[in-house]
Amino acid sequence: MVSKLNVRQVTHVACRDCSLSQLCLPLALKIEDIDELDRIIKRGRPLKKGEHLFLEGDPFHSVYAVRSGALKTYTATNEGEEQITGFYLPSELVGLSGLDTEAYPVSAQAIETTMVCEIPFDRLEKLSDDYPELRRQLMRVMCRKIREDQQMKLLLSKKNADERIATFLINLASRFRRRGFSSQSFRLSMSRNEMGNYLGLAVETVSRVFTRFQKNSLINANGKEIEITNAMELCALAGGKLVEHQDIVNIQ
Amino acid sequence: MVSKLNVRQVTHVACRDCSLSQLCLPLALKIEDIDELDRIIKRGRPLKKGEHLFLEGDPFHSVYAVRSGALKTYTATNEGEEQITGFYLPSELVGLSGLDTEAYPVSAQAIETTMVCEIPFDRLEKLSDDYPELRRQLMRVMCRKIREDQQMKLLLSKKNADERIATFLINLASRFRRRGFSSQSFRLSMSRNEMGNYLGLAVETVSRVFTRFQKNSLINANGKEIEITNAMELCALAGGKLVEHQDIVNIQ
DNA sequence: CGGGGCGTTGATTTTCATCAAACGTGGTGG
DNA sequence: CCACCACGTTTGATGAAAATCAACGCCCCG
Repeated sequence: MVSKLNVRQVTHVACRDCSLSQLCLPLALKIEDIDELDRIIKRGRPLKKGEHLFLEGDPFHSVYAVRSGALKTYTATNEGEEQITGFYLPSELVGLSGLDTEAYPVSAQAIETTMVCEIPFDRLEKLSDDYPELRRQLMRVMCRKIREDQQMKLLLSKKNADERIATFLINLASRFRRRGFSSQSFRLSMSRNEMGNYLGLAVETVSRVFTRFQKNSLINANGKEIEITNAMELCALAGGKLVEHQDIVNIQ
Repeated sequence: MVSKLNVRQVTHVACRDCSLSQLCLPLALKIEDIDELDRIIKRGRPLKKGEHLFLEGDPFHSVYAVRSGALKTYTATNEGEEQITGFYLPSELVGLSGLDTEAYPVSAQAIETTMVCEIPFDRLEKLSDDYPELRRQLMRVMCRKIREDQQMKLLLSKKNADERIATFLINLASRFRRRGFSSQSFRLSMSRNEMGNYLGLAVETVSRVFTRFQKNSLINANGKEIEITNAMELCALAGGKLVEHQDIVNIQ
């Protein structure tokens, strides 16, 4: 009920007043230019869990910034099962990879109640003609994505189950932290199944690793509620670095 | 010896006369604008097998287009082994993923004698300020990379050894075809070890799959020389589609 | 001729997927 | 409000695929 209220408020927040502006596209723009971006952004009703933002093959027209909630993107394997290609948290841009094609190469679906800002691409492209910094920001987002995928490929080809889950948790934690939430304890928006699908593991394996981590006091998991109790160790497993206190460094 | 001669010739070919211009960056430009691009491109001496183009962590300043030969890119895992992140054939662009950072996120190394065109990034950026089409071409290259990585992640998380190798071979074949070479028979520029590393398989597994494919008359492998004798079947294994005759469709 | 790297083949081990079953929980309808 | 159902999760038992370990052959090079 509280969230219902928030959702209503949020619908009308302008870019310049949005708490995510320092992480999102407006980052590239001067205060006075943000309004320009603001005018082209459409803010729709919230998506309920399970609703699609777009489907694989839909004509490409917009990219989307997540305002609140969470999305997943996925494609169909040739056997028809789904392969999750990413999870998207607030301030992250979805749909960019369709940018040079006629159609979205993945489907995007809300995994909890989710608000997005829609940015029609033709207008974004025009806008970016005038603002080199916006252009560079777009480039940056795509480059980051490429580097993330690189890390993901490494994970999938070299890491074992424990390391995959550790990496995933640390990565989530650091994304939460960047957004001003606790990196110590948070709520997973995806199911064990989705996690396994994304990480290339069977559900049962995911479950077992969680139990083992809990037994070894690395984490405290209660359903989707996660508390990281030994960030140091978890980072070591993930192959990342930990800097002072409990600050978790983004593994990418 | 013949190749030595070619290499010398090639060094001085202008973009407008380059046989790769229809696949490379000039694709985006009008004939008269190509010379503009041409002026900023540096053409160095050929790299010998094993030589590096740049190292992970080197300050980022240029992207490179492969003229001839082949490159691999790789990062170090935290255990210090290398993880190959890609192979690059003529007309393909290397180094773009470092574009939003100060340093290259991967090392790039020649896996056979290789010629590259160096494109200093600051000058490319200036040039792309004036040519929206060049900009879009850069975007396209990055988007394609993201989609390729997506396919690669799918391969790594869902496909078994046979399917991985089949996909790899079909993908190579189609890249050769696009460049005007035979997609039926070609020479692998990478070792079994590098292939396994890239595909997330042990060398021994790669070797065994090759033997099995040969036994089943899918391919004819003699060291690095590969002949695809049953493209249909191989494509089926890879999960791709085959269109008429022996034309192999890029799996991407 | 010798040596080293690369590739192949066989034997064994490990890890994780799969199969099967039970449990908890949240949502729905009676 | 409770009972029941469906779904997500957990746990155990078994099996399969690929990694690892080990040994050998083959070139290619010096």
